[in-house]
Amino acid sequence: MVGNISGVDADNFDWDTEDDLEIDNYAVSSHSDLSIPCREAVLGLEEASSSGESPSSKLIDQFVGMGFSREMVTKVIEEKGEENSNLILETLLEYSASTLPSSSNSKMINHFVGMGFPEEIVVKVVQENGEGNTESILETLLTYSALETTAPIQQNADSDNFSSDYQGSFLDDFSDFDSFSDTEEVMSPASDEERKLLHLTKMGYSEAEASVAMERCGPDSTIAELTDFICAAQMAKAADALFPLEEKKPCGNDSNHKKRRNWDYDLLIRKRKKKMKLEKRFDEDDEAVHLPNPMIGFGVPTESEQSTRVLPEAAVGPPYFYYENVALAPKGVWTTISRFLYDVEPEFVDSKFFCASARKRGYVHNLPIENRYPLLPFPPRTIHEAFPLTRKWWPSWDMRTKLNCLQTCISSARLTDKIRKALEDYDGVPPLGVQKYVLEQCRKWNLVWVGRNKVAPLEPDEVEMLLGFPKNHTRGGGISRTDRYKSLGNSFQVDTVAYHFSVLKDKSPAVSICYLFSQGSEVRRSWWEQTNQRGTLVEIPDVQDLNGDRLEQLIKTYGGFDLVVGGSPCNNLTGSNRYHRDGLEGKDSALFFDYCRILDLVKCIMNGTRSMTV
DNA sequence: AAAAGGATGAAGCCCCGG
DNA sequence: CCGGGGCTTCATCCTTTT
Repeated sequence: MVGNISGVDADNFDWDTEDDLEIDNYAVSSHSDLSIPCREAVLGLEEASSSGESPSSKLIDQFVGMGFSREMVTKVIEEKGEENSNLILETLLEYSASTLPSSSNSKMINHFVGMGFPEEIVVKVVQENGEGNTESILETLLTYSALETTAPIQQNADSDNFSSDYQGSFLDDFSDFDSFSDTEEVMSPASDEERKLLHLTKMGYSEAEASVAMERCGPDSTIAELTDFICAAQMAKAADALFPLEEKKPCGNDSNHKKRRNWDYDLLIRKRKKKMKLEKRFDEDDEAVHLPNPMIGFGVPTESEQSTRVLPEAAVGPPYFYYENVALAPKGVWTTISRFLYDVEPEFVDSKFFCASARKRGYVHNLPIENRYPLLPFPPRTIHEAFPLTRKWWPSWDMRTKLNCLQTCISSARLTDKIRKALEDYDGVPPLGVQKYVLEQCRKWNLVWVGRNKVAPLEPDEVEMLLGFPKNHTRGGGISRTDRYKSLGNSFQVDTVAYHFSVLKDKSPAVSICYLFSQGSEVRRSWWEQTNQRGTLVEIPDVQDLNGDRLEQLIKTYGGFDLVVGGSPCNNLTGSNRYHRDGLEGKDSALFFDYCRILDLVKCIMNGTRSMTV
């Protein structure tokens, strides 16, 4: 079925965790192991079901969705043909940059307004600098905005407001600190502050920047606030540096330091935009992210309604990005995630609309949402369809039709025994109290009926099937049963993600597929080899090493990343965690900020090399 | 040494009745 | 409006067994 490699030119990388986290993080990292084939499945199937409708209208919609005028898109497609969407995109970008004169002038202005600059200033600066020269416009705008506000102070004020919800929970979280790898000695830092400091430096900020930020933001500040602060400070500095009217080259090829600066520079613009949005929003209302009911996101195959959306301008690719995590995270988490990902509204989807088990997840992505289509054949949608043999033993008072979320652990044999004993005393229907107990346990542990009065947890291959993976998919690496459950519990639901990715089918012709893993374990490698994965495997032992230089090199080697997929560890967010449900600042889940960092870098580098348009 | 088992709530949502 | 009950949740720590 997966006969072709052609399809999407996509890259998937994983920033999950460092490599010394042993089992816990092994699980986390395998999450992305499993996400790989899911994408392949997408590719294979897309190929199969692509012939139905007129490609050009779909193609046109795609580009119109990206913000180009229908007229221009149609024209370019006529000129260049439909096959090479990269070429089309390039041409469109070229046109929109060069045909600025009259009509697209406003587009240009919108572009900068979207970055957070006041409209009147943008208009003025554009006039002064000439429309062709985006770079000098940007510089001038930055200079202006640096004059007009003192970012750090303002930032300080904000962070106080924004974070009041959080502060309590992180104060005494020194806990164990073994997650940060070998570069530092294994000793635990003495305080929470040191921990944050270390984290920030690991993210690539200098120690000086980090400690200043800590000082200014106070000891209770969160990583999110600190990075915001540093960005604001860097921005002010960058603008300062521009004062003596020094020209800055896009991606200077001299010193690393210079390059780095330049990326930060671009990044600052975005952060600033976020900040301004936040301010604007502040007096409107608290805008808590609410989960939709039913949880169908922007649509699922079974509900035929098509929704549309307009992405914030800063969110429009390239590259595409796709971030995933648990929907039921502590308060404020999704607000923060959204804020850090260009204010894109999360798409909350429960995979029970795709398969026989629930999986409530939030996805923040900038993929088009029009003309999605499901992976075929449809997987079983009910427990009975998925496990026909259980029907014989399924009692009438167990009304479940869907399983709950597949987790990383299963119940023990003793529990099923206990349940059997509880039921054996009654011939027909047990009393309500017993029913209630049994059902409670069945829901909690996702038990199914495998015999008279006998329930059992799902087998690993059954979980694989529910999640949309081929049978024995997790067997390749020769891992233990426990670890198979763990890996699967951390995985995507294939049909759900495939549905979202289906819009990429027509995007571009076959190119190399490059996988980046941030954790090079033996298991991963052997899994990779034994399951005949295609594409290039690039392993990066520590995600923190994936800095701008490394990324630039990779982008040069592989011709760019079209898609940045990931889901940071959820263990500090999920309700299952009894001990360290610390939110986004938790020691594992905070790697979310590395995703943002990497995405920012990819975006900056790619757009830098493609001449500042977008 | 490695794998499996057992015990361990709380947060946040929805819903309903008062 | 409000409070209580029902429901779900990509888990962790420690002990026991293999």
